[in-house]
Amino acid sequence: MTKATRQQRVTAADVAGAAGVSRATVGFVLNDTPGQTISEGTRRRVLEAAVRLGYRPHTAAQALASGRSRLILLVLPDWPIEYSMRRCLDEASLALDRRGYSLVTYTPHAGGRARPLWESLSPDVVVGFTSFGAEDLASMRACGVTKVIPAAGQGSPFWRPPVAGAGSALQVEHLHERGHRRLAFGASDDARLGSLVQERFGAAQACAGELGLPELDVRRIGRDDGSAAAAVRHWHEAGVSGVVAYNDDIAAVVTGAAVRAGLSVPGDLAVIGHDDSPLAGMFVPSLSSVRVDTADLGRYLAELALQEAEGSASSPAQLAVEAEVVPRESTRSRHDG
Amino acid sequence: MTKATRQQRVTAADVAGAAGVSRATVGFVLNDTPGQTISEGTRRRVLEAAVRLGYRPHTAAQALASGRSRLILLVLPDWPIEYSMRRCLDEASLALDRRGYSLVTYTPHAGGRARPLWESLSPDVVVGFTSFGAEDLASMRACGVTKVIPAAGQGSPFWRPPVAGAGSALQVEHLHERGHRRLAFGASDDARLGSLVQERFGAAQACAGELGLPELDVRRIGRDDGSAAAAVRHWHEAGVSGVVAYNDDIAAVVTGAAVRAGLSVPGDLAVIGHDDSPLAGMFVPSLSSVRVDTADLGRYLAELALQEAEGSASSPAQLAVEAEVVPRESTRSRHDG
DNA sequence: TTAGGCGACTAGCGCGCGCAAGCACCATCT
DNA sequence: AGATGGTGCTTGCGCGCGCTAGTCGCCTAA
Repeated sequence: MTKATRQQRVTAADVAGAAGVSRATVGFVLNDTPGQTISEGTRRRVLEAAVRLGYRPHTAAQALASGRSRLILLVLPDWPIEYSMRRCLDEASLALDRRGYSLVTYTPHAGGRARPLWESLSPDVVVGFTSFGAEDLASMRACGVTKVIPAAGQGSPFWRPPVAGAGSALQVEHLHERGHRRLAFGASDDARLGSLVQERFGAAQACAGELGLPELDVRRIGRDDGSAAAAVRHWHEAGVSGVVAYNDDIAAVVTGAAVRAGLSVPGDLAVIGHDDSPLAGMFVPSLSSVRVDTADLGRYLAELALQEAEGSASSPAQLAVEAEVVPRESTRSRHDG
Repeated sequence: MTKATRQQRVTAADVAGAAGVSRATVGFVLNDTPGQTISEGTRRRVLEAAVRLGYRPHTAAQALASGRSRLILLVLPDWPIEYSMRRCLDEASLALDRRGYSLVTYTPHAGGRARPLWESLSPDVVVGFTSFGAEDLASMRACGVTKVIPAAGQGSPFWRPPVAGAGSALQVEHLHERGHRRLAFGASDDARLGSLVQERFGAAQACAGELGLPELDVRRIGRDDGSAAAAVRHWHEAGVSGVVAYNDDIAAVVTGAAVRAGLSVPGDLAVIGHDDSPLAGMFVPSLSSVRVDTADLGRYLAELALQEAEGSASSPAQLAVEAEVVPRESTRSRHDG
């Protein structure tokens, strides 16, 4: 039983043997190592042998030798953003893959005491949607992860304008176009969302200011605590006719409360959500919303991570977020189709 | 500049130096290597030094030397199951972590041509929620992944009873209790869900049979193609008074169509969903649903993966799925509170 | 003719760790 | 006294790969 038969894994040495060259040459060819000149004939023989044997470099060995795992760990928040982020993650994976990196997503559980994934993966870069706590940062440092986004003490790049606020201005404009002048903002009561809610509210407020509208009346809306009913009553009495919701969930809760209170949506109160989740189309009345093209965000994310990973001259990646209103029943005016 | 100062990473050699023992001893102590006897004093010195220096084993080196990455890759389908699976994943992570494994989740994109994650992670086991295609299996074999669940040619263990159908029987029972005799099943038109829909429908059908009810009238429901309106009309004419929906989304679409058709829910048509998603509570009328405790499923999953990883005698892990009806407005009867 | 340069490759070290083999030491048995 | 067997450790190989420091032959210029 020869060595080649006994072991199952095809190594670079096997390829070298098959191509009649040394192991180093195989490495040079497959990695296109700069500063190494390889004759066309040899290169072809090596590539052909690699394909024929089905050679796959052993990632652990590569990581050990090179000191880089070519892994990017994306830490997602523990609230469900999955749906709206799907495109974003796909796009980011693709962009990273083209540069030889893989994206791994990770959703730590608040109470869960499992070892964080960066300890078992040794990613080159850890990217967080939210800022990291001191404990997490210490844990990363301890296991050799030095490249972190956002860096210690910095805010997440995803919650800064225009990323976070792009769609909120559209919500306000949309209601303004439909003739609504007194607007309110339905915020989430989820503490974990603090900054994102703030960002969206800020953008909406700013837009209202530009349009010459009065300040938005903000209320925090919980899921089943009656806060929505109270807010709706309050708004109705205050003459508010249009509600900008932080997201589609809040829009649904507000709309539901209004309907239960005997108000007509959009007749007495128009409501617009954010993210264009499936819920928006299913609700009765269907909810107007804002669709954000998160593919851009994905590419931006990848660019950011790559800059960190390769330490390249940081041309501050530009991000153009495309967003558009998806009008539905909840903001329909009388003269609409 | 000493060596210890120059390099940032703390290695087992550093710990050995600090504890005054050889590197091998450090390994034996930290791994509790069976067949090695270490004196209590030495063991304490090593552990103390490891903690003091903040030693973390280099996972790539461990993987290379041991031939095992201690990584379990869970391949999720590309439809949004995130919400209902969150608990499941948490529980699975925890259970695996206790045994020294890490769970990585991966959602391949249908069109995306990024390198699959098993190639860059070399996981010990790949677990799929759905069966794998021949291409995927070949790719896994090529990069040394031999342990796959479900194995080639086998169906997923998650879509078999009682996992998949546990809640569906409860839906039928619930409607039966409320006096409904002619029931229908609202299936999803998403082809990717084929088997799961089948499983749930089968369980519902079986339960109906046991209760002496006629066969369920199945209709596929799309999201905005009018199929829901058609189904509702058809059901109403056929005298159906209760609808078992594949999940809460379908329940919402059916309920919405009924309301728009001027029917009263639950007066003219009672509807019950499945999964108890947030949507169920927000909808108007709120949707009765079935909450499944996916934590059990998570532990089962972990057990399955561990058996595969360690090749232990496979005592076929038992799975008890706990499910309960969450009654809401969409199935409320007159005499209910 | 010979030094020198260059293209095309190879030898081999080191990454950090698991683990087999070996070795010194001491207590017990013959 | 020497043989035996265990305890408690060390030496050192090998995992597969990246990459530095060469080697070797050939071609050109002095």
